[in-house]
Amino acid sequence: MPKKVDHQQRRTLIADALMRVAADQGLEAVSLRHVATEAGVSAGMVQHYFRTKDEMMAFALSVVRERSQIRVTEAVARLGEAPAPRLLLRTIIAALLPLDAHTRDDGRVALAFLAYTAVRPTAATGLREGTAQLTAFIASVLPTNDVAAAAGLLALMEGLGVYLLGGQYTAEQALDALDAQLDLLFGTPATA
Amino acid sequence: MPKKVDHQQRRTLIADALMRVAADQGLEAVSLRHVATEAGVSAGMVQHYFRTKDEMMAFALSVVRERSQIRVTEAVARLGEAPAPRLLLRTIIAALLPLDAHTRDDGRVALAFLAYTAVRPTAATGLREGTAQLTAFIASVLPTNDVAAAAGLLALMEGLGVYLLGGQYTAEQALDALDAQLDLLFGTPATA
DNA sequence: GTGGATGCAATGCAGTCGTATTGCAACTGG
DNA sequence: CCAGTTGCAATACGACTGCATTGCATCCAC
Repeated sequence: MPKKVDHQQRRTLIADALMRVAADQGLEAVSLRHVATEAGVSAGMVQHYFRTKDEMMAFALSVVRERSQIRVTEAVARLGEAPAPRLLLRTIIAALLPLDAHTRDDGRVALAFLAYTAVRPTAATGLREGTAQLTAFIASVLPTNDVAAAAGLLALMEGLGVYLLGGQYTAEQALDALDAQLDLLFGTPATA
Repeated sequence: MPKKVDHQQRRTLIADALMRVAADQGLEAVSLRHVATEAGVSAGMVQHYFRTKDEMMAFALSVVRERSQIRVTEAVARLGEAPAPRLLLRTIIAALLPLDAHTRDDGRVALAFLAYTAVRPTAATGLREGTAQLTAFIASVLPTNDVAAAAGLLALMEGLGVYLLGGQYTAEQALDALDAQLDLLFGTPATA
């Protein structure tokens, strides 16, 4: 088994470049050569690690999902043990929203992939799972345990994300809307 | 002034073809020739009515916005005069959601344009206006007149749309979430 | 009629795309 | 030390892209 290179590392290196390109030029600007240039490697190497473009896209998509997963986990961990449900939800959702310039890039990529998968249903199964899990978790934390309310909160988050990216809402407006929603769900005007 | 052809009609004919292509193959599949074939016209004609591809895209985007505007207006008109606020909101939002196969196509195009404009901020000003107007209107109808709550409801709608398109929510789930939200906003469990 | 504007089709061009192929350097197990 | 696997670069290919150009009907104003 000759040559020792970390395949996973190379692949994420390329995926990172892909995300950078997608973040400021859109997914349709993602091409093998473009990504390769952005990554500072040869186009041949990209081909070496991803036999097809779709394979590369799928991997990048999985990285996006993984990253947001990690963001949530870290944000929750920062809360310490047994946080109040309302604060917990607010933290999770705020962690997933594209509120600053850095997370906006990730958000743009995620949005691009959303449109991408809307046309390629097979590639969306992962996203579906993630949403379902999150819905169930949110429902378990809500005082009412209401699944429909949980689905609504999640949808509100997604919509806030979209509007933040589109420039329709400012970060402040989005957080206000989120807090107003939590007020509704928890009944308490501003306990958190 | 020779030759009398309805420019506007030709342009919408082409825009319709564009939307059909975008709806089932994604925006990145939209090319001059592709759209021309779908429209059953020559590529040269497309060029004749849109000097550049971006111009064509911008026009199609305006058509999308116009269509949804019309859908809302019609749905509201069907309610008769002075409808109950809750029913009014439900009707408007339901009219904007991609609930059936037909409106799903429009929704896919809209989503694609969302990602498209996220990278071309200048093309998004129209969308911003529309959102702002809708927010103000919703706030004026809500019992609390709360702008943040209105923004939240709008975001919830957008998120429901996204999840409907992604297959994460069924039409029933989306409507349940919407009704649950209206329950929260209007205090009444199921008066509508 | 006829000059001129217009509607539209056809073709050409330079560039980019994804991918298959080829070649070579580097390294490692025996 | 060397066969063989692997990492990677380079190139070629056909398809496609947006756009510019050209040419030719068609129609209106005069």
